[in-house]
Amino acid sequence: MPLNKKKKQLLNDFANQSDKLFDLGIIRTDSFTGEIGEYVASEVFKFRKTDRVTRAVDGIDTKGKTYQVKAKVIESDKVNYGIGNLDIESIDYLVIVYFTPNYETKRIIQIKSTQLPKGKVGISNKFLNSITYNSIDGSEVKLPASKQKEIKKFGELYCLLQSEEIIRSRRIVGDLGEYYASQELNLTLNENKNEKGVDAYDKKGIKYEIKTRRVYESGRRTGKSRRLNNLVGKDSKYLVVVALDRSFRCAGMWLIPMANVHNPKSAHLQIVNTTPGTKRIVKSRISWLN
DNA sequence: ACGCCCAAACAAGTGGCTCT
DNA sequence: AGAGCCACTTGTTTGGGCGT
Repeated sequence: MPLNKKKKQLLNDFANQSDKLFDLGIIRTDSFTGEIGEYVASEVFKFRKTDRVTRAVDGIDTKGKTYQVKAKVIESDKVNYGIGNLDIESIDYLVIVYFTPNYETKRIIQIKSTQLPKGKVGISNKFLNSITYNSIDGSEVKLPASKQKEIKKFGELYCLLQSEEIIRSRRIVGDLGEYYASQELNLTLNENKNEKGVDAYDKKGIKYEIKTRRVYESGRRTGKSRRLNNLVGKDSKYLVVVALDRSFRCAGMWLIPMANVHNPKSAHLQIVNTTPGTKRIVKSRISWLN
């Protein structure tokens, strides 16, 4: 069953709404949670966001204090959050923004970097009880009304994508690619989302790995070099590459024998043009991909 | 014995660097 | 331009440990 009209409309709305957040300067990439978290923190702590690629420091406030911001969507009140490789020497504060699934701010925690252990940081109630920190309830967070409204709308659309069963997790691109591939190739999606290297099976039990990229022009990316990383050691027989357009519609699909992929560690997306044995499943609407 | 906490593993993605 | 690395990010599941 292909996507019905309602679901297509929902994907359109989601694409439009994410572009709106982009135009408003709330997000700069498609890491929605992290970007919205940085935005909320920048309003709360009145800091200026650093450039997209700046290491460790996400914001600098008027007094020159530096912030690292983490954001997490939670359904319960659990604060648990493991953070590895935190560079506490480079920052004054660690800020964690907890969101509800529709991006209402639930709680914000601000910890002085001097309270943090070196290396890995495990945020938990136990840890928080052992230090002094600042906790802000979501109800105290005031954003400009216009932006608050658009974030809320975005969050509601995100939740609808899940409740309408268009996506199974909060990974939109990967989930949709698996969905399209299962439709086109008559595959059964792997229930076990954690099994390494296998996303789906066909009727004969042959294994497929599905990789998806959303390919379209926007200011979100600096280069057009796109990769399919970490295919090494995956024992699927076939690699399915799915391209999505801006509206998350399928804009190309290829079936590639995994054994023919030359650079499985870090393959360029263009392998769909050059790899021997590649079968085109859905005609590409992207000029540089065939 | 069970549930909660929590760390680790696994997954998916962007993009930088060097060499050819 | 592409191969082969790497660093760094967010997000989800799992299974061990521990207290009630």
